[in-house]
Amino acid sequence: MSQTTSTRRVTAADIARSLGISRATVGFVLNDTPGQTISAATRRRVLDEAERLGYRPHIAARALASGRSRIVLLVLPDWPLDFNLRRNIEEASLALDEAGYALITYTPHPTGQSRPLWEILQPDVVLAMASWAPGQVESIRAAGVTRLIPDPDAPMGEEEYSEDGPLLQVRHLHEFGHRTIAFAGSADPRIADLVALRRRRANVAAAELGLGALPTADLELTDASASAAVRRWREAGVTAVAAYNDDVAAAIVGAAVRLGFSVPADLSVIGHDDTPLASMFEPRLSTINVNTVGLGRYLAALALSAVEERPLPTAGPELRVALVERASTGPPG
Amino acid sequence: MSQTTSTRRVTAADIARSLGISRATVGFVLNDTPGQTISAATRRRVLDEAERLGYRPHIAARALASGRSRIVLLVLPDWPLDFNLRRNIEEASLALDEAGYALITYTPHPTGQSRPLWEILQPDVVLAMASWAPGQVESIRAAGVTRLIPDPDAPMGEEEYSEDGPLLQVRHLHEFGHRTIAFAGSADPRIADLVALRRRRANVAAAELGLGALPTADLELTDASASAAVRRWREAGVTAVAAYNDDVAAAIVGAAVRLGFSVPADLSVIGHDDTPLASMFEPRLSTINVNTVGLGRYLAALALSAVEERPLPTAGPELRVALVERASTGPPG
DNA sequence: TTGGGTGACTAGCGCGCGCAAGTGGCGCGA
DNA sequence: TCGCGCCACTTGCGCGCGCTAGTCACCCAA
Repeated sequence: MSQTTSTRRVTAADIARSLGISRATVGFVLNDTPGQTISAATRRRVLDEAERLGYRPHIAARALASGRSRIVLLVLPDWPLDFNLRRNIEEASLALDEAGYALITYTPHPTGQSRPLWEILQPDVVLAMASWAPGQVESIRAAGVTRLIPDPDAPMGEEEYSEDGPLLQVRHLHEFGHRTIAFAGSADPRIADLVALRRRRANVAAAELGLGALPTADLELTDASASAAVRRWREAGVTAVAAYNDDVAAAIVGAAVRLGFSVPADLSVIGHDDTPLASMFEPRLSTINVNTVGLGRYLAALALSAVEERPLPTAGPELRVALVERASTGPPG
Repeated sequence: MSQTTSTRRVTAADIARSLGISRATVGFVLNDTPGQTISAATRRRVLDEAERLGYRPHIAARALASGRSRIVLLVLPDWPLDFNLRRNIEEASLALDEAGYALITYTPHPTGQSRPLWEILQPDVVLAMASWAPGQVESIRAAGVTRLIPDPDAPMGEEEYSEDGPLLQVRHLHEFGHRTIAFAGSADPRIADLVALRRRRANVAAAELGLGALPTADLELTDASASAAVRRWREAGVTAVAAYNDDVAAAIVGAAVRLGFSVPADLSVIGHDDTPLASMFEPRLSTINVNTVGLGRYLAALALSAVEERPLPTAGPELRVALVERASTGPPG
């Protein structure tokens, strides 16, 4: 319990001095340096003394000497993280920690002028959840980071996580007998990429089912914007809407109800993400649940394989997507 | 990709060599070191050459040399961040960046065994949004961080951010004529503290208005849990509910509607946080908007005052709270 | 006895940078 | 003419650590 020093931190040199051995030996013990033979007795003494003095390696010094920061930066998208995802990030963090790496999450803001974290932390790896935003790859590489996941040079990295939600949405509505289905995106520029991707996937499903290109609108999350879209779609004979996410779906449902339409009889609406809140309101929103079980460990394994000699993780991410059928979708009429 | 040599980073020494001057001069220019006089011509040449070579300071080396990491760690609570808050964190990040500091946000997970980020990053300051969790202060100090905000040694830090939302909720319901008002908390253990605080504040308002202690329930976010609470409250003559947040409020509204009650005629419900989604569904949720304008800059100023010789920021956080009256509250009957 | 091999260490450099202390030249007042 | 102060730099140390290149004692085969 003796709080030896309140000013100077304990260094490896302190351990060496106190034990009367050289700094190198201490380093070898503490790092389990391969190719070095240290007697069991000395090893024990070093470990015990480190414990006794409360030694903590100075990561800045370590980073400087080794050239590796042992930091893994996870770039998060700008939208709210769902519950599962958060749990899985935690798992990734744990797995990496066991390997001596720290996981730091970061949400770049396009509006912010501040220097991105990859410039400051000089992480060994930068991970992204989905694909890279334009310009990001260049910025990260300019900061000296060579390991990016997913690999931006790999052909068609886009389908890394395959975004099958929109497929399920459209098929679900089609099974109910809907033939004129609209896709509702978000006008939020920050998520334009993902909106576009989901729209594309929805159109893939539409084509498979013999429907034409889906009518589309990018909504603001306001009643006015949603009302306008609903009115327009109804006039065009649309009976069902696949929404980019639950927020957009909620806007449409609310607007439809306030316009006097019945959901789902007049208009079926299906969301995406399975937000808790969306399951509570009346009508309870049909949606797509994204099961992220295992994603965390998978991410960690990916990062480690990039930075050490570990093999690539065998299984793909368990990013299974499932339909959650509730009350906001049904047959037309 | 075999550019082992070409990958070497540009250092201050490279600039010096290329310009035929000493490394110290380069450092003085790049850091605007006070007390050093550098001719305008040299300054320009250094700056230009740094730009030309694409020089980026190696923060690990800087941290090692200066003894300061120039990292500010913001400890975030475990609950989802609302939109405004996120924007303000971004603002704080910007303000700190201008002063040469990096803001890193971190959510410690009680379950996680991984080493907390303050041990790894050795930040100059650790900020918390609310109060410190038990054990956190010791852990942070053990990691060698001396500057904590809010100061854990200051008496009664609890009312740092004064939580006036519940007051507005109860007063609003009271004005409509409600006299038997319930408080709906959340059973989520991670937010037990904040739930308790808001309940306490709601009861303060109730007492002021001459109401007795509010009936209370801590809900799971499930229909069963919400239905049970609504049924119980209705039997007890409750006509209005102040909810911990919009999620809980949504659960109650949904359950009430499905039980055949009319909102707000049979049961008024008011949420807290002004979640976008809550304003979309029908009935549109009355709620409390937390205006965090200025919070970000305030946090940044706090951090800077702790770490440099700047004076403490003058104004308190502009954590103004406002009633958002929509369709889920009204007179009883 | 010699020589090579090996186990158990030590000496010390270099990572990139901040910064204290020093150095030389030049203008200026006495 | 000398001396002094000031400007515009340079020299060089040290931050804590990883790691290469030794050193040295000891053992065993020849």
